[in-house]
Amino acid sequence: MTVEPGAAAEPLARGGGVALWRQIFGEIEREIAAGRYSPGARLPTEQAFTARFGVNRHTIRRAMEELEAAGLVRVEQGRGTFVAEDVLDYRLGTRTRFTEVIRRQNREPSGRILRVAEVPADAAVAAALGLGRGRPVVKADRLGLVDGRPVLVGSHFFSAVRFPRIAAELATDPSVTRALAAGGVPDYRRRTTRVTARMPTPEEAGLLQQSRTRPVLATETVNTDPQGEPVEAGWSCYAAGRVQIVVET
Amino acid sequence: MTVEPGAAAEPLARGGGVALWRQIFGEIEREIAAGRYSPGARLPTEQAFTARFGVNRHTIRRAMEELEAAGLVRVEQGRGTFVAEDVLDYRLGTRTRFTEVIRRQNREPSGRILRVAEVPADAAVAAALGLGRGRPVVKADRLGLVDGRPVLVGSHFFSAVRFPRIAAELATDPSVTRALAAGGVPDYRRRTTRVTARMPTPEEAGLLQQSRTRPVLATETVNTDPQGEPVEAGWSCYAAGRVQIVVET
DNA sequence: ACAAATTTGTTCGTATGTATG
DNA sequence: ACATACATACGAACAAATTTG
Repeated sequence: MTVEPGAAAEPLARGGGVALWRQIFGEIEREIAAGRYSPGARLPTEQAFTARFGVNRHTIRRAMEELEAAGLVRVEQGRGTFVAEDVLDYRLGTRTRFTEVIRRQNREPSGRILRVAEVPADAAVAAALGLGRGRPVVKADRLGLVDGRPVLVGSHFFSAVRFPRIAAELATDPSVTRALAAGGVPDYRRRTTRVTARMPTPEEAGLLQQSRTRPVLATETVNTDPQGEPVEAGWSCYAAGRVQIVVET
Repeated sequence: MTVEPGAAAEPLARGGGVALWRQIFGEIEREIAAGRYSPGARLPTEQAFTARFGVNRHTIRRAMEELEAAGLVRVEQGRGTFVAEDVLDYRLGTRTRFTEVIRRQNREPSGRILRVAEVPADAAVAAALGLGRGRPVVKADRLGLVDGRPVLVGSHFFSAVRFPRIAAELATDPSVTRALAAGGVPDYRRRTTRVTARMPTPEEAGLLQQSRTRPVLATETVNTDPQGEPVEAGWSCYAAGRVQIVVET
């Protein structure tokens, strides 16, 4: 497909002292600010912009480069260019609760329990909770959402002996905080958080609604009661493009 | 290719009360402990083990499954099975220095400066250092190694005005701590650390000696002098399989 | 498992206008 | 007037990643 010079192209001030790519940069910047393209949405292709503005692809790419440097868009080879989403800061502290962390950013948290089951503790769970291997624990798989979009999925483990009714609690209310309160632990503290990166399982990618080729932030956490006794251990993963873990020291 | 039952296979106690996969598990576990396969090395294929022990591939897989659950090996679909490397805990605190963090784990840290250059600050660097955009900053690309293996690669930024000689310092000594000390900042504190996950660039993968299909932990850090003034901002990435960021709260 | 189509990334080359000395 | 450097702009071809059939 060829485009006649200037045919149906938007008016750009050629030779007016302002470089073409700067004008295009400003135009797209304004459109994003105006909400014409919403966060996470795919922008038109470079090809399409080339036709729209009647310029060479290099010129479009120069503008895109600057838009990316300014943090307004994210360019992915083979996929397209996307309007940057505001990344959520997941701030870690001694009182780290999903709901509170999200609310503090003026976003709306929600959760959904996917599955609750009583299982024997494997080596890792046993070590984290300070139990013997094979002791009964309650495993709760949970999806965490922010403004309706999934951002984290993971499994929480609790001693089935200390919290005999927690499976039933969680089945009716996805809040870990309230489930622990009902089990006699009105307050708890985050003891450790270990963070690493890995590729998601197909199931995780599906639940997080993200590509299987994009990595996730994987965490291992331990929460204790005020006496320092572990009450919950969790293995979660976060959609890396939508969340950033922040540590202030 | 088929293998005669028992042909040239190692002696396993069949019908002796110990499941075959447990014997194989133990055998491989001992070999790893004995150092026959070094950390990070690829194990023989399941096919090869099948021939060696004269059992069905399912039996080998059962043993591998358990070895993975025990954290001794890491199975990667399509690539093979690898001896797990001891993951390094990168513990974050107010005084977080690469050298000290590593030494505390009884490992040997070292570093190498890849490139030092004076460049104008882009939006992100300017914001992190509290400078105007376009102000001159010194960018130092550095590789961090533990026991001779690369674990992190990243760029450090310093105000070229406040630290006029830091480029020369870093060119002769890769220690950021000593370079800042020479610039009149004998002590500094970690203010924030932001962590996310992404795929490495080809260059990063090469420097970290890891596959381009495995993700990295990407961090953005800001260090300040005792007065709270930012003195260094850095963007680093860690080989996710070899490092784990640990936050104790 | 493979092939085709789509989209961004890279690298050539060419030409023009502007600022500088 | 001339040489040089630099940013801008265009064109073509190919590489690499992703998606789809």
